Amino acid sequence: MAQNTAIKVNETSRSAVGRDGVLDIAARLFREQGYGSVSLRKIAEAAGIKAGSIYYHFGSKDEIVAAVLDAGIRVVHESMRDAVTDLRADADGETVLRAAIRAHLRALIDVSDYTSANVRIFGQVPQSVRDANLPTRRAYEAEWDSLLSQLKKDGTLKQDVDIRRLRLMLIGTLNATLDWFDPDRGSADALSRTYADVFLNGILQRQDT
Amino acid sequence: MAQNTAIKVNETSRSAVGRDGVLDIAARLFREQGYGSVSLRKIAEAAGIKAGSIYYHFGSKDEIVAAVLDAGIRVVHESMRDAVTDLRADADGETVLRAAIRAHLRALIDVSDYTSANVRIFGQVPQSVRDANLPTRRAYEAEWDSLLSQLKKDGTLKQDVDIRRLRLMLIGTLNATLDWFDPDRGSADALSRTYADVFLNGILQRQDT
DNA sequence: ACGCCTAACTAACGCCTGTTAGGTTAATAA
DNA sequence: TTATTAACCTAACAGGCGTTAGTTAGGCGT
Repeated sequence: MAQNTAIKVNETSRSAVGRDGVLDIAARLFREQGYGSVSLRKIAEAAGIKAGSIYYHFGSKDEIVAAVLDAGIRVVHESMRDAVTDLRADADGETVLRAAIRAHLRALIDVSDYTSANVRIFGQVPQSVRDANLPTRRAYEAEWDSLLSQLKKDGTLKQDVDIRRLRLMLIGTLNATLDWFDPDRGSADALSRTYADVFLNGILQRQDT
Repeated sequence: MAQNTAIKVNETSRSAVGRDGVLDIAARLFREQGYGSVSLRKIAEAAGIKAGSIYYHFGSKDEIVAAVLDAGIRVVHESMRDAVTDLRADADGETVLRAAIRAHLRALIDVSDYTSANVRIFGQVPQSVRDANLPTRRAYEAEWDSLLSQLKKDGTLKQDVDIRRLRLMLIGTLNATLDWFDPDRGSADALSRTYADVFLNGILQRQDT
């Protein structure tokens, strides 16, 4: 979804997929099939090159998957931050939280193979690769904690919520969507609205109305 | 956690781990390390036998993992059903839902390597193994749908909730706990209370009190 | 004492994996 | 025209995988 359209040749050879092309394909395969069943030969075949050629662009399989994981977090992080900062300055707390939820879910479902691949395979990759991805993750988590703390301070949220727990619960819920979501049965935006409704107001029928 | 204590020999030979022993160890390793990095040789070594010997008890690796997956759902299903039926007959809807949530989380965290292994590796196993596990899962899902429908009918829940979506969101949230939960930082029961509070009442500060 | 059965063992098989070294092509720069 | 270089290919490697076949050891019922 990134090449094939416009000015084909201006870099070097005629049909070079290049480092970014390999990475795009790796991310897609990881998202679709998980980590364990995607070999370098599968990636190479999907990219139209031979397995050994991948080592021109990357030093190891770990390096590929680490690059995919990092890009996945960066995309959703930017997406979420932009969604919040794009709001009018006088937007209320509820609106801010809804925007953040929607942005995360969009990145996961509609936008990025990198983000969905990250969520899907993070628990399957070697420990060293997970560790390498941690700083990027922590930065994104800090963004959420900062947002939630703000909402707590300004009185939007209940005063007894544990920020860390709430963040883990929120992101956990959003990410779990990947296990069952079917684009044919609904949109990411509609789902994000449901999520926000439940998180903000709960599912209990209320007496007072 | 099942042998090693009492009357050692009463079946056949001296140190037989047996089919159940192999299964217990497989479940534990799958929970700890995921599917891809647990080989038959690893399972065998942990069980104190040789890889080939596993084929006395199982016809294939798929058969092992399928048995683990099925047992995982059965355990959490029974756990959840029992928790609900053990309540007093006049328990209100909120109490019922809280009990179900607690039971699911307990099975996941405190009780069963089988259940946690299921959640952890389901997305990593071959399609055929996933398919074999589906009927068992559907039965558990139906139990939840039945419970939630009841709560909706009796007015405990809002009338506009989509049962299927709510169930997917709930179980997704609970299962996602496995990715980050640390028993040293809190108990499953305390966490289940937080979950129930958020799902039932939401996190928004309310004006009316 | 006998043979049976359970539960293991040994040794090997073909396959797939990540990885490496060295060779080839084609476009660009001098 | 020649040299350079980016991007790929070919062929092979050692190691791990699931799986199989044949064998062995010990407790049990008869």
